[in-house]
Amino acid sequence: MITMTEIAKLTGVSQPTVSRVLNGNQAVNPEIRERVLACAREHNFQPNVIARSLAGSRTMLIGLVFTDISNSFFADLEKYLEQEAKRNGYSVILFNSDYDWEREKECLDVMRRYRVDGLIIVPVEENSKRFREEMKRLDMPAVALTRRTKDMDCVYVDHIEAGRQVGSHLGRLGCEAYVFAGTTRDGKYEGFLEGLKEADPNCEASLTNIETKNSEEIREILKKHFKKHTGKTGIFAYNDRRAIQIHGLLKELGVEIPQQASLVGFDNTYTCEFLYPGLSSVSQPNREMAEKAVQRLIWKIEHPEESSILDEAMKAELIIRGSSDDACSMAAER
Amino acid sequence: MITMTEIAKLTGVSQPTVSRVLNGNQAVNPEIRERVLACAREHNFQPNVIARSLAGSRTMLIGLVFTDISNSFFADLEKYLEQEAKRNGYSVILFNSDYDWEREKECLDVMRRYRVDGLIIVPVEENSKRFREEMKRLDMPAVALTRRTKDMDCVYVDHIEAGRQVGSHLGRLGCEAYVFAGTTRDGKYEGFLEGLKEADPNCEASLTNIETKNSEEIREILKKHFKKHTGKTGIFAYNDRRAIQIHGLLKELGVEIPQQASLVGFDNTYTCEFLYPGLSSVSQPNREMAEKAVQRLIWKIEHPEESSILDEAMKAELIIRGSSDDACSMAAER
DNA sequence: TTGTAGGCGTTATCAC
DNA sequence: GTGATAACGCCTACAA
Repeated sequence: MITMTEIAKLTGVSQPTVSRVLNGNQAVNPEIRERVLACAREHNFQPNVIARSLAGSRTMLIGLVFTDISNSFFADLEKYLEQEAKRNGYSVILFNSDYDWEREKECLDVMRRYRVDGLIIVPVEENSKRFREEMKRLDMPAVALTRRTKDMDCVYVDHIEAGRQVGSHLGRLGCEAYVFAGTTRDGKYEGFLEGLKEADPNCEASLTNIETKNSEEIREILKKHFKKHTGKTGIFAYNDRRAIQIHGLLKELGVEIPQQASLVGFDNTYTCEFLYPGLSSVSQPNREMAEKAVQRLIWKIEHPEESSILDEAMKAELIIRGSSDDACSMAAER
Repeated sequence: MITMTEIAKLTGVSQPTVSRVLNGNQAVNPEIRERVLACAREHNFQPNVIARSLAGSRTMLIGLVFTDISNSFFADLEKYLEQEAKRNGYSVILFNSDYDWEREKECLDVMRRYRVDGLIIVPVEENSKRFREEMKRLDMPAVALTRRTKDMDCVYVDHIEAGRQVGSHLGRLGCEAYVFAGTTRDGKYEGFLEGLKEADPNCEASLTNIETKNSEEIREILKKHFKKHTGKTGIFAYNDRRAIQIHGLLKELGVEIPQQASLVGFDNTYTCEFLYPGLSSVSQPNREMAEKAVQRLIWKIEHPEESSILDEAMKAELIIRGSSDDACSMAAER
């Protein structure tokens, strides 16, 4: 691969002059300019960003640490992150922590080694002391994505608000019981409960939680549940994956959706509209989140004096489909 | 971030000595060794791989060019690629071409700029002349993933063989008609046809192709189809996404799966087992493909003299679930 | 066993 | 306008 020095020799000028031409910084004699450009084109010159990074102080690299990119929600985010980074001249280097704190720490070390200019991370444990300390030690611009953090910039959707929307939606459907599938330590649950209470004050007694991911176990729980409850049950799953799983199990058990069970998921993945009845789900503004995160990060990179902390809570939107809407599913029946 | 030179000053030795200690290459005086290591630990020294790359000739970077990482099949692959790369001390830098040749070319240029040691790519157009020329110009170790290429290493699943499995499976079900949903220019179709013919010699007359991705259009086609055909129809969709879409549409139209329509997808994504009835699908050995690709690439990186061309056709496996198996779905009914 | 010297391909800061 | 020259942080001889 040809270097500036080589181009300099070929065109009979000095290497810094080649640099000036290729970077278009300062004025250069038009003739020389043309000669150099021609030579560069001819040999498909590509600046060595490694050398440039060493000399200058920026690598134009943004580190990305995901918990698990094979989750399509994150994969979708990655795409937008990369797009927005590229639009600003940055490239991304990617790692998966696999929901493992030790691995996440390793990832951060590798980031340091590559001297990335900044970091976008989906933290494994966003509020632990050790994570905060690690970020402080990191000492580079960083944005937490998808999670709310205290001492660092973060861009996320407001899970409480989103959960509330689902709660108030299901609460108004006239259910006799409710099920939440997922971890109750999430804001989704908190908000869900709030929304539910507003719409249906004495809901809490009839609210069941399903923690397990295991199909057999979920099937058993649902089976028992629908033996006991003959009226409508409102079900909120903490992500689409779980919701789809439950969708299938309900079908298998012969439970009518949405008449007997009204189901809502989270993430609004493409499968939602392909299921029958369509799966209601909470849609997160992925593109906007990604763009906001990258823009904020780049701002911090380019303005090291900026010390404010961003806490950007974006609003999710509940998309109602047949799985939780009688009118909707009846329309589809026709 | 502390450098070797700084550690050298702090410990009163020369920088190369620090390098020797930290890289564990040569024998160093144990006392010095300890002093240096202690200092490095204390300051959380992280070697500047940028500088190392400039000095040595390797960047320990593997470039990844995907068509679209938001496709969960690729996202899954990425995860394994990154894992295997990390296991060998490499990191990955990731780009999406978005199925656009021009963008793919841009990605390759960025790769050059970063002087990545090698490249794993899902080519947009693996057999075009311009792609081959581009790869030749690239002049670095590269492996095509998921696609069969002629002049460069490739690791992929044999689509023809996979399609044949599906064809022979559906062909033996005693269908009166068949549908293929997807592009017929794929080996999947070719193999499907072969397998079908073997099992059901006069199938071709009753084989319909659905090219469109549009739900409304597919619904209309299916509606008409099942008005005409009352016996069983075998449907093969070229990926799970399309299969799931059809699954939902069949449900909506009240077509019984698998009695009236036996459905098979491709990729065996997690949704397959969550649907009801479970979706039969072709499972690709993602982890093995990823590992093979990375291992081959690293071999080429470390053995530049190696000039052979790898053509690794891996075998896919048809996973039969309720959507195409009466026994299976009847068992589930119970 | 350890230190010195040169170089990797840039950028940045000087003089000229 | 242009060309020396010194970084950047590390590695690899080579010399002591």
